[in-house]
Amino acid sequence: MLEKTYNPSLIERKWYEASEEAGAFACSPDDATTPYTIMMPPPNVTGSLHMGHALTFTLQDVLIRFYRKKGRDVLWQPGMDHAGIATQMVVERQLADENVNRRDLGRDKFVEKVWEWKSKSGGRIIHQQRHLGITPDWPRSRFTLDEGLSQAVNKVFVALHKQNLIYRDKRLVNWDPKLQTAISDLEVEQKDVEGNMWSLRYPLASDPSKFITVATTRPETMLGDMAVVVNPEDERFTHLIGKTVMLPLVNREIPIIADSYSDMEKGTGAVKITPAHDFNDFEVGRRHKLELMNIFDAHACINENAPERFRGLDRFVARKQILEELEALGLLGAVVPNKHSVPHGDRSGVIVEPWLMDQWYVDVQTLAKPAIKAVETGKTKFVPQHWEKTYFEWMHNIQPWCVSRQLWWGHQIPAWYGPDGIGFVEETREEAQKSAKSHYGRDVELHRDEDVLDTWFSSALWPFSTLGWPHSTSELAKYYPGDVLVTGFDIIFFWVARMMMMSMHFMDGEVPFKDVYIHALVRDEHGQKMSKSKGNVLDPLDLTQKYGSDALRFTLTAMAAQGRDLKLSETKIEGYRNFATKIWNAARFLEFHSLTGVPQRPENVTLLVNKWILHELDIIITSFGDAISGYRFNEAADKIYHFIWNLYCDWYIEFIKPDLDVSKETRKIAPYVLYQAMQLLNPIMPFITEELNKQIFESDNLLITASLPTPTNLGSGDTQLSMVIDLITEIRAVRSEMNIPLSSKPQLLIRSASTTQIDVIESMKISLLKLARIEKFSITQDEFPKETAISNLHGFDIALPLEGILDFEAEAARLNKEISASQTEIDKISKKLSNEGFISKAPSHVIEENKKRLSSEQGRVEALHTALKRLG
RNA sequence: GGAGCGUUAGCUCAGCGGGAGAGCACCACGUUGACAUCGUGGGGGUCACUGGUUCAAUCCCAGUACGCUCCA
Repeated sequence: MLEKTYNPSLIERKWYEASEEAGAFACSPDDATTPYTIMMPPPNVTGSLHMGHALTFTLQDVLIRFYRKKGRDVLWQPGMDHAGIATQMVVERQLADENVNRRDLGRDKFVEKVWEWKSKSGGRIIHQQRHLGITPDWPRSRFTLDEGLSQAVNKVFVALHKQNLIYRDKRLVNWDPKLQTAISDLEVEQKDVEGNMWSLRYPLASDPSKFITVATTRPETMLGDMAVVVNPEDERFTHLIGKTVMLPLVNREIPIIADSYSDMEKGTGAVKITPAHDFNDFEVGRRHKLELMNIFDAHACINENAPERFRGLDRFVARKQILEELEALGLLGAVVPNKHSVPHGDRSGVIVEPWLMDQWYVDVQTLAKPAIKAVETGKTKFVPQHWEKTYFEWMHNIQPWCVSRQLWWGHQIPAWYGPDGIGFVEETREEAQKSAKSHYGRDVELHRDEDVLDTWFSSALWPFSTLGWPHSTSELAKYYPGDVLVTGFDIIFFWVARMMMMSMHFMDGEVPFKDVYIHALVRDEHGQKMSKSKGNVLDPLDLTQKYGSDALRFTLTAMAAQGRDLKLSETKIEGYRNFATKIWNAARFLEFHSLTGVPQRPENVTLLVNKWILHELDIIITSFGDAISGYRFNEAADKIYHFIWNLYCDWYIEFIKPDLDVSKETRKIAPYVLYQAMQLLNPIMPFITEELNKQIFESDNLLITASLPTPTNLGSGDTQLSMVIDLITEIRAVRSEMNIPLSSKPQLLIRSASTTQIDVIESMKISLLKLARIEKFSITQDEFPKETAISNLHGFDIALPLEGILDFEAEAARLNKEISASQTEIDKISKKLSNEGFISKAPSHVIEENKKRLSSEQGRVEALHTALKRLG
């Protein structure tokens, strides 16, 4: 016996474990079944499950479960990302609590500590993923830093280096002075900051009483200024071009040069150029062959290239002191408050310093070309398609990718340097030794590059490295390329683009996935991004505990409409929890009527209701599948929701109640239809469906691996049952508006119905009487008696004689309301039909439809008018 | 500054060239052995604005306003 109310917490874990133990999550690389592959975006090892994860994993799981039931050999590749900076930060913070610095520990010890941390507290997210009920092939789980993936990383690095697609270069990098590492452009966040535009007066070397005034938002960088630039078109400064100024405080002579970089409208029209500390200035410096003078150390404190009194000062302290000194010298001009954007490290939150240094770069401009083409030609499709614009935009303007990080946690760069600094890039130290020997003609001491690679470098290889590459495995042969990548738009650059580039380069130009489904962001109910600091996070695990993971999964699926963010609130989840309860109760209904057991596929049906529901079932089977295949998750969810609640529960069950205990046919169809609906629903709500499969349908086979239903084609779309539904609804509406108490059972008169209509109504007689709460009905040709509520639908008249209880005023009001509604329709349609253009150009079926509607509305108005007159 | 997205019922959102929809909220009424986590009925919308295309526009196109996001 089913419990009176559905309690998800009692069953969810049980079914998850049962499915996993049955091996349902595992793929079969060696059999010939068509594969279906999704590479799960690996969450950070430091991560814990948030709503964004819940959404992305739910959608992927729905696809995986759907295609698994469709008979595909499914591989959902799980794993975790070593998250270089984030993880190192976590462990460093822990060490800091014990007053230990990682440098005290040394590299090897520290890395050992991180692995220890990982085995103890890393990967908490995996347990959380299980609570969601997702079904990747867990034993195949990979970690970006495991042995196989590390081998792939080395192989790729060395190969790209030999192809000149990875190189070492001295350029400005985004230096994070807190984390002490370079970061890529993508890890830099531009934030608007309230600052000042300071005007600094630089005296001319030839005549210190004259000045050129430059404007800057970063006065402290003046210590490294190498020139002043004015626009060649700017007549105010023409006479100064070619002269020099004496850089104040430093007393270094620097030139005034012309370059269109200087914006005549902005500031004073003259800008100071610090090529070693600003990306734009760097370019200007390169054009004019200016020297690069670095004035900061790794902590962004002033270094030895500046006058002694500034050395060691933090950049902001130095700023203050420089401004004071300039002011004292009378060299500080106007100070104008100025809002401007300042680069911040996305992990550390501190202002990033452009800093000149040697780093490793990937030539992504070259790698991007085939990756762009693949999307242009549709080998990989974005869904929704407009995201390809974002992809193209970035790929066309792509900058060299700085991949080295000054961290210890990650893939150490496979480069070794000889005594004279010459580098040897090889997969192993032994190989590097060999190369070095042939270069130097003798064995030399090599030291390895200290840096590690950007975490995204290894995740870029995910689509093939997880399948065993560089070895040629049966997995690689079978599951590459993947069918779809499901992810959020925020990592199109970080990850999608890079996977495209790397995969195509190493997999013979074959794309890593055919589709990229980009889903929206989960926000709170006010549309705010969920964040811990705002305190508006909804914890997916709390919600699964409270409402069941089926309910959460259904909610996320139903809200995943393409192209719009989803504002999640608890009441929504509650609503879908209620849906689960509704299903539960429908099942209890079957149970009460002893309709349990394995449902048999019907061979023929004769009763109208059964023809009707089987037809509706066929429709939903097809449209649900179409919706999922087209990534229209919300549509799939809506369809099955509507089918179960509105069609099956609200109408079908009510229709069959009267003769359920006698009709053999209905006793077969009723459970069959619910069973099929459970099959369809299973990918979205795996747990309640498994439970009912066992308890009600008494199956020993798990739904997770059972085949999706196929249409029976035994139903009929021509049952006119919807007419009966409309009739019942109309009677109920009249009753309700007339305030006819439920205890009162009037009789129903029907006039001018067609014989088919009468037949259908006759055959549904018992249900009709019961659901509309009427005593009996009769067909008549006569005028309706007085004191009768009257209506008209589907071309026939109906009447409820209400002698003694009819409220004339209410009835008149009701009739008038109906009449005016019909009249507006009539006006609209007549106008259309009297338009010559419409008659001559509209397709004939549209014209026919309008004519039909017009005549039916006219009939209705006529009938209602007559009824109104008779009221007197 | 450039780009993208959005604007439909009180709220959250579907839909999308030929009759304006759902869920929640709201109002009224509660009858049967599935279900009050429910049932029945009801109210509520110049589909942001202005033009254009079309026989026909909430839907397509252009512009405007407002909001959000990304890039500089």
